[in-house]
Amino acid sequence: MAHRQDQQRRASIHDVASRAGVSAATVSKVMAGVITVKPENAQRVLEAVEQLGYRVDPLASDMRRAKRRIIGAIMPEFESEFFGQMVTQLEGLAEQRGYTLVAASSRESEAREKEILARMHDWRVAGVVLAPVRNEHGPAAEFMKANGMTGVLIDRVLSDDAFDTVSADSAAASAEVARELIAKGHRHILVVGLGEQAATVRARLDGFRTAALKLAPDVRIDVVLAETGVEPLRAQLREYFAKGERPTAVYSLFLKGTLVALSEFRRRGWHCPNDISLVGFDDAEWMQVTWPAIAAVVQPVRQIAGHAMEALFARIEGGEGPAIARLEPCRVLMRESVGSPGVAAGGGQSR
Amino acid sequence: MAHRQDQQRRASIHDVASRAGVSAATVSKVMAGVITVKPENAQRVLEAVEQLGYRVDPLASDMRRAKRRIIGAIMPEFESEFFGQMVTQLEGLAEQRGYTLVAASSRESEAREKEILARMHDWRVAGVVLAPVRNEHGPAAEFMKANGMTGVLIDRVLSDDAFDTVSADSAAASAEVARELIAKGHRHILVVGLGEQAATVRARLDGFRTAALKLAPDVRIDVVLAETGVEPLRAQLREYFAKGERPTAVYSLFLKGTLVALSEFRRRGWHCPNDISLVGFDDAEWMQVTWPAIAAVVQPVRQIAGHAMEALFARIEGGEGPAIARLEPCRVLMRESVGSPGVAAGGGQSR
DNA sequence: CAACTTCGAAAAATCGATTTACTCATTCTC
DNA sequence: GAGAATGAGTAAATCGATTTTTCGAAGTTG
Repeated sequence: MAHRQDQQRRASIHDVASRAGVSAATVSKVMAGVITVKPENAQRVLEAVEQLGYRVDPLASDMRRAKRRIIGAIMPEFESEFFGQMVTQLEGLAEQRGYTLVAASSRESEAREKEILARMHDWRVAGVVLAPVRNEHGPAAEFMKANGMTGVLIDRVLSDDAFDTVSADSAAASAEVARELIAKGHRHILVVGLGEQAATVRARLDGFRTAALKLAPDVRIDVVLAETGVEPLRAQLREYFAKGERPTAVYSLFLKGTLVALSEFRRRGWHCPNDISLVGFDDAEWMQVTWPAIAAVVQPVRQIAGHAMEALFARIEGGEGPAIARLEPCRVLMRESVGSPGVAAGGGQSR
Repeated sequence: MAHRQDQQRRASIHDVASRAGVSAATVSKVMAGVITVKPENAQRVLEAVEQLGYRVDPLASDMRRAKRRIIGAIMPEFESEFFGQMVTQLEGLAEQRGYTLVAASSRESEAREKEILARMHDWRVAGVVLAPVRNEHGPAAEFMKANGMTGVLIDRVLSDDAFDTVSADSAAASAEVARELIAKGHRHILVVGLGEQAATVRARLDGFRTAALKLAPDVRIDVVLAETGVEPLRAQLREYFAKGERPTAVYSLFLKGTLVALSEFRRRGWHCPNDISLVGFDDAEWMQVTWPAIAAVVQPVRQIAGHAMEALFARIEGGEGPAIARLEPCRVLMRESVGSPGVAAGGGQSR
């Protein structure tokens, strides 16, 4: 600590100005790339900047404008690959445009969602990318509307009349899953989901059911939809199986549901795909390395993030017009966890 | 849009002041909870605040102080459960103290890490929680030191003389893994890792080797350590197995390695634990629902985050003294992927 | 009762930029 | 060559708070 250079205050625009022998306004112009500065002066400013290691303070810089170069992102959680990738993408896109991304997790609570939003409003963020806990009609969207915030809703939404929305095309993907399962001969399928996420769960369920019934009117589709959380879903699923129900395939409408289904299969000693088939909405890295690999619907994270940011910046820059609802196509990866019923690929079906 | 209330500017401290018939300074005091305000005036301020929906602008508020109420967090990635949970924890802890967390992903690049850090320095953050890509001796830590930033290093670090560090006790956990494997009878074990993460990889490897050799001097420990990335590791591992090597157990020093090992097992048709045993550093939710469940070392995310923030705020508040290196104990969950060599545990993967 | 505190609040400075308004020179136009 | 337009630059206002300084009134003290 001999140098005590720790305590040094950083150079401000005035330090640069006096060192270059010009006014602060001129320095500001040079930093902003305005051309009406004498080359000679610009040169001296640049030199002073170099020597002092000057960098514009983004906070002070944002102080004077109404819309600040900050974007808020609110996700239900950070622990899953989907939202992790989403935040990574959003951060990169914000950065490209010179914005700082402030991400926060609502931890699956609508109350917290609104609190975070209020805090972001306090920061006077230029815009918000909100992945609502439930759907586009929650208190958070309400708050945004009431306070004239600009934002985009993603993921668990379908469409909204006040905000642009971007989400995966759940219905189309589910229809494809239905086609695949029906083609493999499944005629008794269980769909598991969580009612809380109403918007997309509905779309996924309806997309699946419509397609399945069209292809095979005799198909039996059971639905186990928990309202409140993952553990109740587990309980309901356990009860369902305990009644002796034996569907040949399970379609889970969200990632946690896939995990719950897998662990219930384990409990009962069922193996995929011999004893039962499984497809889940949402892919994860591990799903292709386990044995069997788990079939899944892959959401186009990059596209969702990209279009969300595009829409958001269009609005930030004053774009008018009615809200646009975008649906991005998914890929369905049919892996080993799906087989044909009855065809025990190697003698499963025991007990 | 009839109301056009969108365009309204938010109430500032001066609006509140004039409405309450006091000066801005008085309003500031009331908001800060200073007691030297006549109750009557305080009351009127509070009423004005209520009526105008006034909230302090954190940006303007931070403007005047040297250290701003912003904490930066830099993680190598957001896609894994570990870092996802870490960010969630850090965010909550920062929020508790009235700070805003700005998280950014270095995307496993030291160059990007430094850039992000520079940007955070521009923001004049009060402190940084840095999970370095490689170890505590990278350019990022160097930058922090050179610029007198206050911060804490976590995860892929052991100790540093300039910054407090908090990480999992890799060596102890690895020693426990060694004990478990030796006890099960394994005498030929492969350890896979990534050299890039030098700090912790060394600790994990040494901890494992020392404990294993102490318990069973005849044990053979092979090491496949890729230097540059996951794909080279996969190639090296493939080559290793192609040579005809047949260890009875694999210990992966990091999550991606566990995934690579699993997928290589798949390729060769090996099942855990009958054909080979597997333990990985880093747990994930899916590991307990697959069949077999994968044994793993669980890192104490909450403790790491908690102590990191504690240390950071201690420094922010002026705490002096030598840097402290903290090691948090891990839990080792021995699950079905680990068995005894030779003993083909019944029940499982018959065919 | 003059001198000294104390209390509460207002006025003014400050943080670090950006932006507006204004001042001189030039250069262009008719 | 008078008047307008342009160029280059500066001083000052501004953003929305916090903090320091100043000030008046009330209360104490000797």
